[in-house]
Amino acid sequence: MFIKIDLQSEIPIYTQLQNRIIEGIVSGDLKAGEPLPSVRTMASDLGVNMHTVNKAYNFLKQDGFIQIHRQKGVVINPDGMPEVTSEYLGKFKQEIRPIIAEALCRGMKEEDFSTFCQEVFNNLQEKRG
Amino acid sequence: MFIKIDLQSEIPIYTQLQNRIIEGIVSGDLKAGEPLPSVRTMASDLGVNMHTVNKAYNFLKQDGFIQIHRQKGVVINPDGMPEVTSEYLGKFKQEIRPIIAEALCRGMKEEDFSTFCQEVFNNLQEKRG
DNA sequence: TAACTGTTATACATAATATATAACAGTTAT
DNA sequence: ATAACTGTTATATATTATGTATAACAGTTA
Repeated sequence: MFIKIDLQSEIPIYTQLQNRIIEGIVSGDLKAGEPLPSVRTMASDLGVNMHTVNKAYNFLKQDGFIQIHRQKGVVINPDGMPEVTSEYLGKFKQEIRPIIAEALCRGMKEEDFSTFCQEVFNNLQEKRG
Repeated sequence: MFIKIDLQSEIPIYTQLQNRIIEGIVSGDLKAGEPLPSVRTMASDLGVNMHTVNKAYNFLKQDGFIQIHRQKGVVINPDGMPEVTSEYLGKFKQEIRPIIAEALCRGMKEEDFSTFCQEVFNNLQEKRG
């Protein structure tokens, strides 16, 4: 686990941790069924409190990215990732709407938008084989 | 001004207001040089506190979307909108990265992503002539 | 038995968000 | 001049979100 958190960021630690784990799954660093460090170990590694990690884990569990077994531990969901549901799509559009609005406002063309997104796509999948 | 705020949303009111104004500029509802309601009037219209509006206005001023003249009032920046600076591009990628990461994780293809974004693009620009 | 799991509970500190009230220094209209 | 309006600043308060600290519980696992 090479997860790094920015303690000075305005983004909550538990949100950063959620994002890093999802990015780990996308990059292939974290594979289906692979165990994650316990809440106490992860907290110790990151230098944060146990409950902060627990909060991130529970959000990821709620969305289906990981499974938590009471006395076993935490694993990347071995049954596969959650899908593009209509509920998720609603959240997706709500989140991306203000980003696109500001981009348009600043004169970014849809073509440039696609190019910048493609850079992010490639960067996230960089480590895949 | 037909700005609506969701007081039950987890998104801060001042953030929602910023987004609605930027969307208004994109849609053409708000044109360059056009005045915005005073902080007190806007607050009264939305049913929120004056300082909440003032906070939103000042963020928009800081980014160059509006101008605030001490005893005149608030107007959409008549000199044009801020551009796609490298600083903004950094913020853009930081914001869109976790959104794309989750989309990839859920198996959304880059083609589908573009399609969904295009829907948002069209929706935002709907009212343009 | 000891060490480890996630979970739950309580308590505390700090920051962010939002409101409430008041005053100030400049317009602008009457 | 007076009144009504601007954005701005200051102070105070309440609520929520975030993060930490400590402890205990029930169930594995070595």
